[in-house]
Amino acid sequence: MAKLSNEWRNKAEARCAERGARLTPARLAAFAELVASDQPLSAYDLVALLEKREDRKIAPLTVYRHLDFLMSMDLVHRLESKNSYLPCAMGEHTHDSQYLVCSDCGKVEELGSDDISDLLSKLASDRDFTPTTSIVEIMGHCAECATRQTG
Amino acid sequence: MAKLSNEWRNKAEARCAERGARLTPARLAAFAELVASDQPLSAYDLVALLEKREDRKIAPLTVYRHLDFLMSMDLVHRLESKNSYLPCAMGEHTHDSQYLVCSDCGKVEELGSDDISDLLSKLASDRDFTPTTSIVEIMGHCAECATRQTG
DNA sequence: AAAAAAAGGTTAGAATGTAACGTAAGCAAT
DNA sequence: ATTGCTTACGTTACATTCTAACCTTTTTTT
Repeated sequence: MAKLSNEWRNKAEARCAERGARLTPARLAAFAELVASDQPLSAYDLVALLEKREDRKIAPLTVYRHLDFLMSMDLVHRLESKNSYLPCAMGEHTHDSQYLVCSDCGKVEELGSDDISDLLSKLASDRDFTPTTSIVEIMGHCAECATRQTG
Repeated sequence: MAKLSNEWRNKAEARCAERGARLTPARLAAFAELVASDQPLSAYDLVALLEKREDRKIAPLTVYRHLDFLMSMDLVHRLESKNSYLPCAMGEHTHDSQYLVCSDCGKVEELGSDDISDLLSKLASDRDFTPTTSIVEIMGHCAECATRQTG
């Protein structure tokens, strides 16, 4: 399995324990791979990494199920604009999926802004809408890439 | 071509004219089909509708190009969470893609909130991030579906 | 009319995601 | 421990979504 710090492992185990869900070795391995990557991974990226790591064939569906599980635990978010997946970088409490996505280098930064969440909740309830989940993705240029271009 | 009110037609023509882009019959037909639908359409839904309407085969790529064009004109938005497309319901000025999406009936409502846009811009610039576009999608239950379930 | 640019058509294939069904592993209550 | 239930995993095949490469047609510009 990919190297996984105790911090990440504890977070995953605690989250699953408190929800009475089973963090199986296969699920943990998928999570570890996502944590080890410095970029969001597509489902098929993850298949390839796991196959290489475990030296055996793994069906995409298997990985999709692990991803679905990890997302249901709010341990992993799906980046809709890139069809890819990444571990949730925020602390203990769960939260909405909110990201800055650099169109140049692909780097992703999580926001975790309660201001956004609160505003979205308010706007939804203004329209008699009961929100369950939400996604916020801001595309653009990160500081490094913007600097590199303008000189 | 699907029925298209003068209001929608004028909006499309004006937007393209002010940007020096060509609103060809095929592009307008795709737009009309999206406007005529009461639901977001997948690209292949749109292919099927256009094929039926025009009684000929249309390649998916053709439709994707029309969609890309219409999105570049900010006449159509892509609903990332559903891999589907819908006409922008807002007025003259362009704006970010912000939607309430009912998980039960699939109905979609556009927000067009400047408060959200302003907040996202602020949070981005706080992190030295230069935004170009953004998407906000709130999943949940619309008033009708929530009422139906709770009685 | 000739050249350049934009749009559209055709074929094929890549990337992403799911259905259907069976097997194996963990858990509960005798 | 054994039976029965639920959950997780595996396998095959397929469905959906999107794009590359290349060429033809149409439109615009000169």
